[in-house]
Amino acid sequence: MDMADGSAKKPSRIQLRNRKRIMEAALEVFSQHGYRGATLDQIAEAAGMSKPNLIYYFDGKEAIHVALLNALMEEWLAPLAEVSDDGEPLDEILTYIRRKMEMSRLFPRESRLFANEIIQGAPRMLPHLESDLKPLFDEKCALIQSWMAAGRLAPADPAQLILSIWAITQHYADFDTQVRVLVPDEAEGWAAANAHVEAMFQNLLTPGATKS
Amino acid sequence: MDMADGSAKKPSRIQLRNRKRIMEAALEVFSQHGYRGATLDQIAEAAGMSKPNLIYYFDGKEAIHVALLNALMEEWLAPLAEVSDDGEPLDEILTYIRRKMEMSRLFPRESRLFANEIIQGAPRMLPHLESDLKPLFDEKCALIQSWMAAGRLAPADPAQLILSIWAITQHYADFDTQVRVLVPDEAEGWAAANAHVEAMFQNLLTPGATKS
DNA sequence: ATTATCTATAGATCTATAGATAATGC
DNA sequence: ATTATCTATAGATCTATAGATAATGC
Repeated sequence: MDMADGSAKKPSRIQLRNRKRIMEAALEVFSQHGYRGATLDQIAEAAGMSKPNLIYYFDGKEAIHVALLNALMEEWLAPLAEVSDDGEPLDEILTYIRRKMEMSRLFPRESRLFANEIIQGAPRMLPHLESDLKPLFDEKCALIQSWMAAGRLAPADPAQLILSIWAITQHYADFDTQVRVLVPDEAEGWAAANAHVEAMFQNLLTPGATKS
Repeated sequence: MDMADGSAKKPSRIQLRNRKRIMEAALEVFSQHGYRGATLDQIAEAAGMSKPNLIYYFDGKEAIHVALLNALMEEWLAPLAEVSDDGEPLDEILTYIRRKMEMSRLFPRESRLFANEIIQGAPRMLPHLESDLKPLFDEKCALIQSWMAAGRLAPADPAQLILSIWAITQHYADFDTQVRVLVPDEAEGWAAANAHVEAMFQNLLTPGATKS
């Protein structure tokens, strides 16, 4: 079936639609149960098709999971990629933080998909962390470092700064179950969370005399 | 075998030792693979005993997991329970933060065990969150609130403060795989992490004029 | 006598495939 | 003719139990 040059045939519209349907179902199931806890039965049910049909479109369970991680990685990192030298440093960072909070609120499944994968040692994603995430991370660390060196941000460790932004913002998605037990009112919770997180980093990064 | 009053027989020394051995093995395996990803085979191998022998000591896989969560819950929350009105508020909080960082460094398996459980919706721990964690959380929120009202800490949302402490400190254990990719030098990484986390919260909570 | 441990295996669950049938596109 | 879908099931994996044997404690 493959062409002589090794490229596969162009997928049909049905191919694309069904692959999409499977990925959406897989996101739902994998993000909730983790790779091992998810079954093809659950994914098939969520996608509204038979189990063998999943495997008609993907090579197997692992292939679905890998495809999902790959497809979501880029859009997951988009907000960080957009942090640039164009704007005011503090604005750039705070905009990034607001986006990350929004993503936790609107796309908790994506957050948990990655969280499950990484907590268990990133068995299917480690190469991507090295090849995709690391360069982006280093690039933004350098940018932030240059801002700090220029006195446009209060000094801090850029790497630790980014890690702490991820930690806090993604916590609201990943540990949602716990957050809801402790802060029951959802709407109020998000407003308080947004305000707290913004204030914390604004406080840390605003140039000027330290308190006390 | 049970006594008339319903209490079980006192467990023998071997009972205690083997239950301990199984729990240690289970911590290793469950924390790495999650509940569903862990198998009795792996736990048996890690404990150095046969599979049926596990089930001689526990009612089954789920019973081991539940026992583990219950046994670790209390010591996991101990540092928060020790935050008290005895000391200087900022010291109390910073001491708590240092302990949490230390626990992430020394006991990452415990952190990941709970993280796996909560990310997947706390199916076996939700009652505990309501009955054990919530009251403690509310109590400490009230204490922190009183400190802020007295002007001994800068004002903030106490609930969000605790959540953000958990988020950041536990991130270093739960997402260790990712952190190591991005900040390869381990010793340096921990030193930088400790310094950053302390500075961030000290900055946020020190009473006095805000920056800028 | 009771407690602890093992081998063998039943029974359930899960991934993946075989093979037949239906739908779609030249 | 090719693509898409289904039922049935093979084969692997996993939890749990049966039943026999060894070790321990009165």
